[in-house]
Amino acid sequence: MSKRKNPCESTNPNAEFCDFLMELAEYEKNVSRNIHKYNAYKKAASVLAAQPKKIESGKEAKKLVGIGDKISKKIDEFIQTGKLRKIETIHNDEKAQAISMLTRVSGVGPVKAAELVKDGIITIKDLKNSKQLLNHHQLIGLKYFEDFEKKIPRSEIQAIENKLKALVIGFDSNFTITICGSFRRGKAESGDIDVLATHLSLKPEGAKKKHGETMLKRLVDNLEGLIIDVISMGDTKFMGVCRLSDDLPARRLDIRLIPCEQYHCAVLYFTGSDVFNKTMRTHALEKGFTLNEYYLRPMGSTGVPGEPVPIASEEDIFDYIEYPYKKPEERNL
DNA sequence: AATAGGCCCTT
DNA sequence: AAGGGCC
Repeated sequence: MSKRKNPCESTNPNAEFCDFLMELAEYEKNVSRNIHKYNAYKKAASVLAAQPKKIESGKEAKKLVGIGDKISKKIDEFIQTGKLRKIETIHNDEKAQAISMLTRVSGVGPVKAAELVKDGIITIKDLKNSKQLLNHHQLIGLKYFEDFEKKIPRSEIQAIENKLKALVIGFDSNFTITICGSFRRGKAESGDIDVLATHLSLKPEGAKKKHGETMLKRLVDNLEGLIIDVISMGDTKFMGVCRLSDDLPARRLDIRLIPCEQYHCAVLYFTGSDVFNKTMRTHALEKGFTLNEYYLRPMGSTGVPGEPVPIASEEDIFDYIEYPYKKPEERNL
């Protein structure tokens, strides 16, 4: 998922409300550093986005879960005046604008952005003249600032997948890779590329030891030509940058190395969507199972999870918990 | 009171 | 070890 996001389709009748709520959400997260207000605004935006009809008053909005006094008053103000004083104030606050801008750099969060602004850095151009203040991740984020905000067309990810598979299978046919995330759910475009990889010989204990460590490095080393920068490289997770060809933007690409026996649960988990995962986990609990990123386990009567159920395919997971199989394209909840 | 939790990096 | 940032 990319750093900038907008859960509200522009087609929805309450898009104007969602827009200002999302802007307030970003402000609370990046500038005020109030994560709870951020969550509250996001929740309000998403509940409005789910309404089939345009909300006509704050009073009407207030009936919805997640919209209380404050937000309903803002909706009234927006309906009556066509704007929000609070938003105007934020727009006129240069410091707030600078922090918002700087947090768009990958690796720069609210804390780092505030530091930079305190040092007098308010634009991306300023930042380019102060590279000594940035760590490796942030330098990469700055280098590809424009590219990383561009969506990736499905066709391009498809081509990257083909190339990835060819490269990987070419040097070790015991590797399997799957691109998950919104791409796997069939979306026309994605924010980044989320690759899961496993190797026939990879056991759970091995993943974080030398075995996995060398294995992920070996995998990445063999992707030469595709990978153009490394953000971070751990035992189980690689974060980096790839470019399919010179005429295309650089893209964010992550690779996670998963032990064989956890692969299907991981693919399910990283395919999402978030809401779908939550629904599925809740259903699993009702059927007496606990499902996470790694395993499906039966819940004992004592509330202690039992031994992981052996899983041979994604469908197996659905079968065990008696949940009708949903193709990835049907998981866009 | 408020959706997780883990991985990786830096200090 | 703790904090920041990301997914």
